[in-house]
Amino acid sequence: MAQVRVRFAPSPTGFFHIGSARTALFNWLYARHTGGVFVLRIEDTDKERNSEQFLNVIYDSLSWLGLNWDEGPRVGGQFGPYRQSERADVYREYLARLAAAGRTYEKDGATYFKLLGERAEVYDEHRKKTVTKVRNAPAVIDDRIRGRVERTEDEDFVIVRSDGNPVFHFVNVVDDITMAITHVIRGEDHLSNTSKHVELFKAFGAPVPAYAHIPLILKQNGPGKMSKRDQGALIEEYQRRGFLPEALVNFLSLLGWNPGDDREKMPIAEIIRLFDLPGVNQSNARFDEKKLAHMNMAYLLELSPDRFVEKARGYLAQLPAGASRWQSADDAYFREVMLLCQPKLKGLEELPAYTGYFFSEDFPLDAKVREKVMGKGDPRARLAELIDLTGTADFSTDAAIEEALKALAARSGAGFGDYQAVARLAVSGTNVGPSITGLFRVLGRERVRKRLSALAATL
RNA sequence: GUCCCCAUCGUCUAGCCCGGUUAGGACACCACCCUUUCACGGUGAGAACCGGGGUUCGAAUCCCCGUGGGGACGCCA
Repeated sequence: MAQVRVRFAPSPTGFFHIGSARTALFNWLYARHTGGVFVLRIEDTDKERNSEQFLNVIYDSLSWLGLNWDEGPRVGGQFGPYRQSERADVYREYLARLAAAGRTYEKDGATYFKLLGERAEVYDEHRKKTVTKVRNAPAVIDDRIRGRVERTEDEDFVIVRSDGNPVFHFVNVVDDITMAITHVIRGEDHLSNTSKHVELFKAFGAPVPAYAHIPLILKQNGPGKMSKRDQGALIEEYQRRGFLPEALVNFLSLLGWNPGDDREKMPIAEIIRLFDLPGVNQSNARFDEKKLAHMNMAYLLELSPDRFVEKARGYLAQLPAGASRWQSADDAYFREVMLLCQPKLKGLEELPAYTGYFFSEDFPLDAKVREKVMGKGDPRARLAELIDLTGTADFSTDAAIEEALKALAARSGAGFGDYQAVARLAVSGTNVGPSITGLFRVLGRERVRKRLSALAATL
C-alpha cells in the first residue's frame, strides 16, 4: 500500500473555525497514525475574500494546536507551490487538457465543465429558472466512514469564472491529483459536492481518492451547524481565554470519534495510535463547552509546576488591561502564588479574579460574603483575637500557622471555621480560595495583619 | 422543491457489522462522604434505544416505510 497523503485545505478568510480545526486534526491524526504525509494547502482562489494577513490566522492556529504540516507553505515540499494563487500554470495546463477532450465550453464569459449524456431543458421551481439537466450515470463515492454513496451530478458547472479565476471544485481536484492525495478527509457538508469532484477525476483519467466525510459540529443551542458567529466557534477565542491546546485537541478528537472504549482523557500519542477512519461516527455532534471546560481543568491540574507557572504568566501577560499588576511581582513570589492556586482553578481565565488580592491592596470585598460572615457569631472578637495572634505566631510553614489557629480556637471555644471565615474575608475579600494557612504564609505577617485591622476598623 | 447523510440518557458516546446486556462510561444536574472556605476526589440517584410495520423463539442490533435532525443545490470554499 502506497504511503497515505492527506491534506488540509483552508481558505484564508480571517477566521479559523472549530470545525476546520477538527478537520485538520483528523487529517493530521490519520497521517500520523499511518506514517503518512500531512499537506497544508491554501485555497485562496477567491481574490475578493482572501487576504495576505489572514494566512497568519491559519498558521498560528495550526501551530498553537500542535498540528504541524509536512508539506505546505513555510516548509515547502516537492509538490509545491502550496498556495493556489501561485498555481495558475498548473490550472492552465489541466484546463487545456479538459478543453482538448471536448469537456469544456464557454458561457457568459465563464468556462463550464461539460457532463456526458442526453440533455433536456427543465424549469427548476426552487431556483426559479430554466436549467439544462444532463442524463448522467451516478458517481460512486467510496467513503471510509459512510460506505458506498451514490449521487448523480446532472448539471454542468462553472470551473473558471468570467474574471479568469478558477473555481474551488476544479482547483481542488487538480491539486489533489498533482499533489498525489490518497485520502480526502473533510466535513460532511462537502459530500454533495463530491459527485462533481468524482466527475472531474474521471474526466482527467485520474484515480479517485478514498473519501472520508466526517460529521459536522452543531451549535450547542438552536438549530444548524456551528457558524463563525456562534459562541465558542473560533480557535483564537480559546487561545485568548487561556485554554490548553492539548485539552482542546483531546476534546475535539472525541467529537465524532472514540477509541472504542471508555477512555476519554488520553495523551496525544495514544490518540494517534488508536485513531482510524472506521472509528469515526456518522452522526453530527453538538458542541458542549462544559465538557471542554472539564477537560481543560483536568489538563491544568496535571501540569508540572514549571509549566503551570509559565502558562499562567503567559495568560496574564496577554490580558488587555492591568498586566502591570502581575508583571511587577518578583518571580519567586509569583510562582508561589500560582502554585498555591493551581489545584483550585478550573481555568486560567479565573486567574485575575482568583489571585488579584495577592498583588494589590486594592481588592474588592464581596458584599454578600461580608454580610454572611459578619452576621454569624462574634466576628469582632474573632478579628481582635486574630490580630493579636498574628503578631507573634510562627508564619514559616502551613503546619505552624495551622497549629497556632487551632490552639486559638481551642482556647476561645469558637470553631476553627469561624476564624477561617473572618480571616479569609479580611485577607481576600471573598469566601473561596486556597487554604487559609497557605493564604497567611504566602501573604506574610505584615499584610495579613494590615488587612485584618482594616476589616476590624469598618465594624 | 430536488438530491445526499444521519437517528441510544439533556449533551458526547459504548453496544449495532457477527440479534439473547440489570443498555456501559463521561459531561451536566441532584444527594451524601471527605473537608478549615471553595474546588478536586469518592459514593450514590435520576436520566436513553424516534414511531410503525416486518424477519425471528428472541430486535437497540437485520429489512422497509414514516417522522425528525443535518447538509448540498453560487462565476463562495
